[in-house]
Amino acid sequence: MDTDLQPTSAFSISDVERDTGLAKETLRVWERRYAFPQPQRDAFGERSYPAEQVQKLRMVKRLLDLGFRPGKIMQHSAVQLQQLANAGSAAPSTRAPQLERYLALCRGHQMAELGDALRHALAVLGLKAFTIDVIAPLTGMVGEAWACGDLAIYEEHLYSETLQTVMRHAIFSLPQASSPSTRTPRIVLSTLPQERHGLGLLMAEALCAAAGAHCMSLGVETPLTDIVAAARAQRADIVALSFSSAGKQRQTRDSLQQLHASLPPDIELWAGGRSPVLTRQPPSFLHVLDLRQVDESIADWRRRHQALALHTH
Amino acid sequence: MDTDLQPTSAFSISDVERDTGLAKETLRVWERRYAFPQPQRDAFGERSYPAEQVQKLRMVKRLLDLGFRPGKIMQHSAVQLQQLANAGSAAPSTRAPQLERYLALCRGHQMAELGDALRHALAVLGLKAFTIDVIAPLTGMVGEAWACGDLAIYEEHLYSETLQTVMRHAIFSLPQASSPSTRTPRIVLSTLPQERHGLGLLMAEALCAAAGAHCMSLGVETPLTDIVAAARAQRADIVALSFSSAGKQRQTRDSLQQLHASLPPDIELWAGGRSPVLTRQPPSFLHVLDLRQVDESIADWRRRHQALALHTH
DNA sequence: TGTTAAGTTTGTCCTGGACAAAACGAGCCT
DNA sequence: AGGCTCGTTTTGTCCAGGACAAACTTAACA
Repeated sequence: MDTDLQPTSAFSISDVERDTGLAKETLRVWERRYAFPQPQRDAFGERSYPAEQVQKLRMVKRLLDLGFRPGKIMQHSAVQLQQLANAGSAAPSTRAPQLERYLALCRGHQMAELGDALRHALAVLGLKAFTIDVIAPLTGMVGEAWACGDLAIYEEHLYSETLQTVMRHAIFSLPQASSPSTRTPRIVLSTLPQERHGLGLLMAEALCAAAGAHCMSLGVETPLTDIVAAARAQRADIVALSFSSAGKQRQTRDSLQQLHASLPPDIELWAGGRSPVLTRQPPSFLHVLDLRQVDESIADWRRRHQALALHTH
Repeated sequence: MDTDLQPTSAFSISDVERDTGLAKETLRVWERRYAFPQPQRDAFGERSYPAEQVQKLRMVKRLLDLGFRPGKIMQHSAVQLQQLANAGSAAPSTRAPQLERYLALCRGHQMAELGDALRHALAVLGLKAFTIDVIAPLTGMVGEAWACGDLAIYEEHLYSETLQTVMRHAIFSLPQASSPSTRTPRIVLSTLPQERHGLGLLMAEALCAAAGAHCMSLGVETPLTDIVAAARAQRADIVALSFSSAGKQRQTRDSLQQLHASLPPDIELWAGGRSPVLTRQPPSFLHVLDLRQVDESIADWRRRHQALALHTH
């Protein structure tokens, strides 16, 4: 009765750019080179992408982020792409059943229940283990499910909102042994201008704050000059950046180089997340961290700087 | 010694698109038509925008959102644009001194103090008055200060982060008289795909939640089909959308029309915020709300539906 | 005074060409 | 074999200039 008109609806090139993150120019040049996507034309000759093609584009994007190249995969069917994506990731059965339960709550839109379950896990595990063993893998699973079309965008949005509530609350209510101004090190967190994903940042903030550092998060997409300005104004000891899979390598490398050059030399540059730049050949000045190492790295920073402070005394 | 190279640094057209929100194609066509901006060319003939031009573009964007037209203002100098912008807004002296104090904390990067001050105000005023009389005008002032170049982007980011912590915490810890599943009405909140500002959404959520509604926020930029899917899956009574100043009118109107057509007829469509679409001639099916009216509108919804429930009994 | 019609402004789309950075792969040296 | 350099191919982004519909403004008219 109320079967909506959406399934057959078509998307403009702007819509597709927004929904997939692929630039208009890229979409056009792909069409020219690979004969995919092949949108229809509307009454006025403008591209009109059917929903299936948009879905396939999402999967292509996902595979590109995983390291595949356009020329190799563009011709494959949606099903084949699906298999490629699955081949790279662990089979559901091998994953923690607890995490599957959370994912099931997402699928069932039971966000209140999900929030409660997560808060329960947080209370049992503590913020550090909760972040590393629950939130990080769960967020990965949600992203994967979304890319496969297993999870609607709005379900991912709901997950993100629920998680933000839990995480921000946890960070805020951390017991603060000493006054905020004496906590060390002072860490400014953000993402580079290209990076819009904020959950990784939130995880990093949680771990840093749990380790007793003084965190100042700038949120996502802070221009380089502003990261530098913030680090200076806040007298930061460390600038920590979060990366998700995507992002042009060249620009990222340049940005890091420029940051390193612009920051006072005594401010360290830390980075975490999934980016080819971090794994391939990270610049020497960059401290690349796994979430698990945050704790230890902060302790190490304190050791180094305590020694220094004693020396100068 | 560490005077950085930024002040004289130049931005690529992609950088400018990201920083100003103006599409690459718009920037190029403006250059062609109005002789502004007039970027230099780098070694390889590509546009290279000096920082001053980017700043002026930000102010132009701001004025466009206020209803000015490109052809009229593009030729003015940055100073003249500044005056135009100031003319439209209240002079600082006429504004509440308390809000000025918060803004001063932003300028001084004293985010911990700002957070404490806001939490204090929240406790004194209650969530409703706090949102309407403090957060809404303060957020407007921060946006204005940013557009004028009075506030750095990172200072706005810090404000946004601090505010999110305060607001999400407040929303989460609202006393819940009845069980979540029996609270009414059920409201799905989001913004249209073009709209990336989330603070307005958070304010709306706060007011709805304070009025005892069951809020499910999808965050920003949810595709239309997903808003519809979410509203159905959540058995929502109301879909509430938040708008900030910007956004193409045409697309907004179309989106609203499409939403109205796709949603089951018993789900109401509410909208709030600053958008020409809402003030000019809102579609008949759209309930346009000021923040102050949220409370009353929800009460009204309850009256209408209580009557209905009695009837059907 | 209010409403319709003609004119102007403005954002977005199009095509097709170009090129540098990244990724790949062949050959060479240790 | 493993690590290195150096051509070759792939790929994303930029450019120019033309076109047009929607939004806005102004003029005409009841």
